[in-house]
Amino acid sequence: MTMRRTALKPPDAQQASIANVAERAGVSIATVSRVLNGVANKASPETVAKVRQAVAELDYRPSSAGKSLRQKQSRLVAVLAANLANPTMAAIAASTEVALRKQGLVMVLCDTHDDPDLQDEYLREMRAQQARAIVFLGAVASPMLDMMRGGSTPLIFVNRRDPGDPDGDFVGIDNAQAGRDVAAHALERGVRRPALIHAPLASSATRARVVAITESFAAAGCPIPPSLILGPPEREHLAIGYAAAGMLLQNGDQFDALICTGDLIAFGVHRFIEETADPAPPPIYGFDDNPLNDWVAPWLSSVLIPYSTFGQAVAELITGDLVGTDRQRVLPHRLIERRRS
Amino acid sequence: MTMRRTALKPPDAQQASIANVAERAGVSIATVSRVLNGVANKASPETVAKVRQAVAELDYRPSSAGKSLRQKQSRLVAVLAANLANPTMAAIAASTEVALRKQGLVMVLCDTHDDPDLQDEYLREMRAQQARAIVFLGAVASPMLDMMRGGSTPLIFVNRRDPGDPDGDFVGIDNAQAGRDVAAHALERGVRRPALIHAPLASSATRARVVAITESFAAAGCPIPPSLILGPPEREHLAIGYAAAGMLLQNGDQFDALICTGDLIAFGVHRFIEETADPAPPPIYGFDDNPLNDWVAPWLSSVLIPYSTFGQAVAELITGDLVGTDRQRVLPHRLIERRRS
DNA sequence: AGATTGAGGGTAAACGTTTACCCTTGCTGC
DNA sequence: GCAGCAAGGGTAAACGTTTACCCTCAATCT
Repeated sequence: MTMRRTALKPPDAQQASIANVAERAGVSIATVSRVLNGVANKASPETVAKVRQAVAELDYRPSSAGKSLRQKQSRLVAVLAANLANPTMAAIAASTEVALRKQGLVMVLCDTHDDPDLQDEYLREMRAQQARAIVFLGAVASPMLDMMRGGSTPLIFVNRRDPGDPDGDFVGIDNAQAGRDVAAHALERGVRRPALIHAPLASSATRARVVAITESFAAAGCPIPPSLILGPPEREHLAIGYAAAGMLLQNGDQFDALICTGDLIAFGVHRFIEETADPAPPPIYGFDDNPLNDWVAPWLSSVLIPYSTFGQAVAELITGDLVGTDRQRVLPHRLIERRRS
Repeated sequence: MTMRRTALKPPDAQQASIANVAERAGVSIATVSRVLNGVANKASPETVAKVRQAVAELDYRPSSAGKSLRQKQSRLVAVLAANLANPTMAAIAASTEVALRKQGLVMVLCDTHDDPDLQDEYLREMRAQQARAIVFLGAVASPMLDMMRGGSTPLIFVNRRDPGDPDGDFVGIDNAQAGRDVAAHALERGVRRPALIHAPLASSATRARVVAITESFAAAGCPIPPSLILGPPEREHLAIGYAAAGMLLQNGDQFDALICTGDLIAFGVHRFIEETADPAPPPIYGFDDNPLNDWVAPWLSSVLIPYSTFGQAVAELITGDLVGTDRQRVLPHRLIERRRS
């Protein structure tokens, strides 16, 4: 017969509850709760001290489940990213995480793959979790999104605006201005016939960039011919660029610059050009300014978007540290010029 | 005086609770719960149908808070990443997220910045959240980690092993074998005097790679001289590579290959070399095989690590779909050779 | 025919919080 | 001399689940 030994060290000291704290401090549960939540005029200094002491001794931290159940709200903030493999999204998520935890909030990160059904699934789940707020990194139109708009859960749209309400809470740059900046920069340097390669126009950011660029060149007297505006249907930005460069070089149309609506597209373009050993590649423009650019793409001029500050803006929108009118946080961008090939 | 208009459409249809479902289906709360949890022999087919109907009509989903409170366990899985800005970590996180949600689990992602205090703060928070499991993407030794080891919450270590217990649950590659593979590949191609540039040796993965590489070359009769083994103290991999290349070229030591313990290090190295316009850069080796390599680093041979399958392995470890002995999931790697400069 | 069993389903306790409400005590103002 | 008030603190309900326990009824066994 086997003897069951008790473990030498209790493996799993049961997490202390508020009741344990109350008992140890010799006060009621209610008092502990009030002390911890800083309710004024409800505890003498000595009581406060006793409670804090007990909390420290037991390493107590309030149970999220209990709190959420009672308050009908959790400390979770959902971040729904269209594509986590995109380093840009990852960068925003990282900065958001830091800003949120400074506010005592916890980020849960989901990848919607730009799929409305999956986005809805996550929205349902987050409603069940009573998420404090939902942050979209590239929202897509979906039924649940329509339902939740106007509800009590704040919805915050980053980069790409709410497809159903252009005035919703927004964090991002002025994409039209960024497009004009790129066009102006190119025009100043003598570019007159650029090719424009863009991602699917479903995104408001991409649309704004494309429109601003085409309008700028048209206004300067050199409208971009339609044959030089390409938006291959590939799913990945890299593949879009590679395919577009192929089409461009194949039909032999002349161009004196390459403007891409994203850095990854530019990477794909550059790869194709390099493989065909073009002696003098034209200037290439991108958007996002991937942090790796300085290291691996010194040939790419790109619009630097301050993604590392996006998180702070998102957190401010959530915690409401700002007045009601300022729900559109348009952050500054800057064109970084690179020339070496 | 202002008239307060009631909103035209009820803005926030209160989330349905199990009680609403029970009422609508004409059964007790207990029955609803049992139907939803698939308890056998506890409901007739008609009852099940009524309940499911009510659930569908109300778009009901169980409250996470209620569930967690009762079961003393949530559906949250914490992923503690050492550095989210690293694309490798982001890739693992992305694949983990997908695998977890297939199991109905929710990923919360945190960035510890390799800081023991911050890691402990997160561990405390996740204990309060009653997380189902905790996944470390680059763990660092810390007091709370010591406390939780042996507790009931599974701890899973990815890439870098548990600093306090090399036999803990692990997902990753055989770094020693990968190091030997790189060395063998280089030796076969005539490399006899490589430089070795590595990240801080705090990580078990880095250590294993460095040891395997040096031993392989020693065994082949050409030990790497200490002056060619560099580990600059910079914090960022890119900066490590750049600094090391500077030191290497400055003191003029000869070498016929560059082996870096990570792709980002290789990016930094390559940048420095390109800036000094070396006519014929030596072969460069890295680890990770960043997905961007094909596009922006066609000069880099790298050990492809199947990060996209890590998530699946992690999820299996958590849900216990495998037998007890198999808690060390060593996944296959492959050296990708690239030559074009 | 009485005992046993299994299916089907209801009751209520418990999980850890927060907070409305109540009670006591000592002080202020008249 | 007492109404009123503020400070300090306790009691208990409520939040949404799951599950141990109990009850009833019909079928099967002996």
